[in-house]
Amino acid sequence: MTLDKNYSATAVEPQHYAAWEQAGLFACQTHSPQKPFCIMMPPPNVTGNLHMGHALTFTLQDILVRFQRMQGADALWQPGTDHAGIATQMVVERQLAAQKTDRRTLGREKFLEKVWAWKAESGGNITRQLRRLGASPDWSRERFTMDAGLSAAVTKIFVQLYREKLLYRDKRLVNWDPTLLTAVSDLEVESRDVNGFMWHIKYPVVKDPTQFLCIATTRPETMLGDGAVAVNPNDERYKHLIGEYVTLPIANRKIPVIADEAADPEMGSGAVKITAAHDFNDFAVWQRHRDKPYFAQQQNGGLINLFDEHACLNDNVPPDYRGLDRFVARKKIVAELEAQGLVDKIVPLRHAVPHGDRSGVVLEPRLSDQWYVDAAALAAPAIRAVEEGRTQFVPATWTNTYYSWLKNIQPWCVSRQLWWGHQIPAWYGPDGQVFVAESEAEAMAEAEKIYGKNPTLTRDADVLDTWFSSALWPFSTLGWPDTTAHLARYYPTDVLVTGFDIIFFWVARMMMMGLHVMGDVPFRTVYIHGLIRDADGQKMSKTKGNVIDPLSVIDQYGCDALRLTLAQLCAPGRDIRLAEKRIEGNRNFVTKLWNAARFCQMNDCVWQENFDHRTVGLAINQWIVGEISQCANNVAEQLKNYRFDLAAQAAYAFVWDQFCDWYVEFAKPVFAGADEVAKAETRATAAWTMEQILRMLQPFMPFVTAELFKDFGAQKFGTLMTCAWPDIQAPQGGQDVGLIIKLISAIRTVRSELNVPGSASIVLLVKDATPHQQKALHDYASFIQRLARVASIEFVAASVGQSAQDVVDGMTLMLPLADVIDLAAERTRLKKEEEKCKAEIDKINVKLSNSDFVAKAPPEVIDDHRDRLQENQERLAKLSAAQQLLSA
RNA sequence: GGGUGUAUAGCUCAGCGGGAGAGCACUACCUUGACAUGGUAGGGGCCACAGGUUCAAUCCCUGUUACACCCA
Repeated sequence: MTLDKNYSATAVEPQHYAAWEQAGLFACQTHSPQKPFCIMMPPPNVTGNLHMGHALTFTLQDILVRFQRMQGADALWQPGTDHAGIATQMVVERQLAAQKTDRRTLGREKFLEKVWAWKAESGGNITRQLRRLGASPDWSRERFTMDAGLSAAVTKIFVQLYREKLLYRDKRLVNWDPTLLTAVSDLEVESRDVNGFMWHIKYPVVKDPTQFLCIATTRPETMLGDGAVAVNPNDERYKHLIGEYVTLPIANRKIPVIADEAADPEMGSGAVKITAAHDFNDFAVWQRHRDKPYFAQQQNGGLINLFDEHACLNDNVPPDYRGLDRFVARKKIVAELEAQGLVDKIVPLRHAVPHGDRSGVVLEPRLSDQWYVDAAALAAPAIRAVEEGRTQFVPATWTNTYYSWLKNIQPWCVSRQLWWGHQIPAWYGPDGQVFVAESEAEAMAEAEKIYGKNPTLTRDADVLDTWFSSALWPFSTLGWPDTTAHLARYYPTDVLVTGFDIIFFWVARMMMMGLHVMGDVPFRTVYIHGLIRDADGQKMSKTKGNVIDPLSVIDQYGCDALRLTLAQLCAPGRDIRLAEKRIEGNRNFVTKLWNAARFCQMNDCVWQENFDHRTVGLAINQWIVGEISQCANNVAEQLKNYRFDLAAQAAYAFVWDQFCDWYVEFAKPVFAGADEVAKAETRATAAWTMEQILRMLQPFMPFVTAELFKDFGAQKFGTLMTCAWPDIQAPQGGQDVGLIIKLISAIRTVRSELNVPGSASIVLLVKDATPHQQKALHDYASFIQRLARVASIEFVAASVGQSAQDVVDGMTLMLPLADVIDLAAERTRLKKEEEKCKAEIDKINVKLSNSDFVAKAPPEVIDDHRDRLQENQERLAKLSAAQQLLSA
């Protein structure tokens, strides 16, 4: 049955995908003798939906995996999803809010049931959507970060790190999200520039209240928690006040003036209030001075917490302020200070303010007990591994980003005041002593040594940062802590594909954990791709309304068009501007390929049992075999270098510009001719080439290639996915096809520029052809006649008048067009050609007449220039002769 | 403030120490038995700017400008 005129992606794609999955083609072959190849899929949020960024990253991974399979590797693409603590909990809490309830009313257990229910309901979405993308991971090995096995790994490593003193509980300032009511890590803080003010506030000096020390702050509401005012020890303006006291307005407390380098004389007034419980810098100052008497005698040693968990003022402030929201309090404070005449000035200021990346609210530094990982200790081996090249970044420029973060790393706060996640395996005795253990029973055993029989233990209510569990992903998914065959075979994995936005969050942490727990890097290569943007370079976001939904693109243009587009645009170190036009263009490419196949099919090009591409005799067949051979090697090479753009481009260009534009056109006269031997060989070659094309395109466009493979290889090779990558030994011959293509193009140009109607069949006269060229023109006469619409070809010794002329490889081509020729147009055309030629000659002459060039340039470069000069001079002579003839 | 990257055709981008490329857009012509989601031909570029290295610079180096991103 002949193919339809157009390919119907929507009808075809689901069938193939189901067939692949059912046949188990995605599964790794752990016990095969093949070389293993492993990619860890960055686990998407279990309740998430596929967006264009996913489409990009998973397409690239799928291309690599499919390519590696064809290269004979046993590929494991390990899939799974992430429980995404905060994000998922927020979704469920919103649902509860809609039902006029909340998690605290429900209780932890009931709430977690709700979250699991939501996971069950929506959790399949993302993996279903990945299937629509054609992704081919080993679904039988799908994992979820909260699976029993992975959870056990989390617990085990938590305990291990604790015992190694690489994980500890500490009271420090954390970034507190007052709406989500949890601590977040430094990485989850997004600093945003906002318009604010610098308030300059006068604190009266105690020993002389007519004098004031003026401090500057962007957060006046925190002044109620001041424990001191710091000035720079070298600041002449304030030296006399060091050691004195000022009165804290409103609170009416005496606080000391201290000297500390942290006070920058250039910033604000040069005097800075020290609010140790509410500012990271101030906390550091406090730590330096905490033992001094002037702090010790302060309220709570100078460490005064003002806020409750919602960032409303607590009982440590004057009664009027208690319970107020921080921003309400700010206004009230400023108003009261103004009333007292203590505001020196208010300067508008644009400054960076920390916001929660999930909630978007202003975060508050908050003093609390949290669990920390000693990231600095784990970072050292992670830095070394990259320095020693055991893991390489592609493009290499990301190495610096990785280093810069790891070398300045702070303790990693891993506890979250959430319910959804891995609950921290720590239990507290009646006196608060902590027991970290893999189970309650173990903790109890420990506790009994201290308290005697059956003490009351309370488990830590907090859960771990989601990234703690994702950091273990490369080995926890392979079965760790058990010593599995998978772990032995696939760890370290080969390549991690991800975006740069996640180098800190995930890549670096996987490196730290992998090296510490497994003793080796988690991956040999980290390939970093760009971000997807819209056609104008804007980040895609729901609020901007410029998102392109990959699924609707797939519906509209087919999955293959989307995948090819993403690959084509994926140049190293660059973000991707995705325009729908581009996808449309690649849909057209799919149609083109489809119709090339249709042409083959209509001309009975089917696979031949005895066909041997190495021994084809016809020049066009030798030529196309050589071309596809070169192209397939090139595509493979580019893919090995992660040049998805060049690989896709090369394959695209071959199919369209070589196979469709020339080979198919060459085949037409053969099929129309009477030479049955040539016909048979060309049919077989066309069918074989189609099959090679399908193999080469399979990683990029798995669906349309699979569909076409039904007609071009399935009978012999079964499934395209499991075929080998084209490894083609090219036959000798076919070199003259290049000359013929040039010749045909030249004739077409002349015809077009002189407005010779397509219907006009003309005679081609050729002068100065070498014997070899004559033979080639003779051999290829049928192609030239058909493709250039030439009635006949004659070799002549002298030029003829009334003809359009051009020069190709030293031959003068003449088209006697006495009846149709536009002499003026031809004169203009020749003139233009002549000018181009002259310009070229001039350029080359400038170089060749430079004695330094001749003396110092490599001989082959000089020869090349001389050859080009001669060619152009000959061409110029012939073009000039043609013009004279025309004027004669 | 520190860092990284980018600047090539109208647009989006490759490229490279020695002849400026692709896709899209544009212009003209063409329904020729694979494909109009197509064919043929064509126009269009001080390769951001200023220096330097070199026989030779779009490419390497330095600086400037503009833009983007990351960190503080």
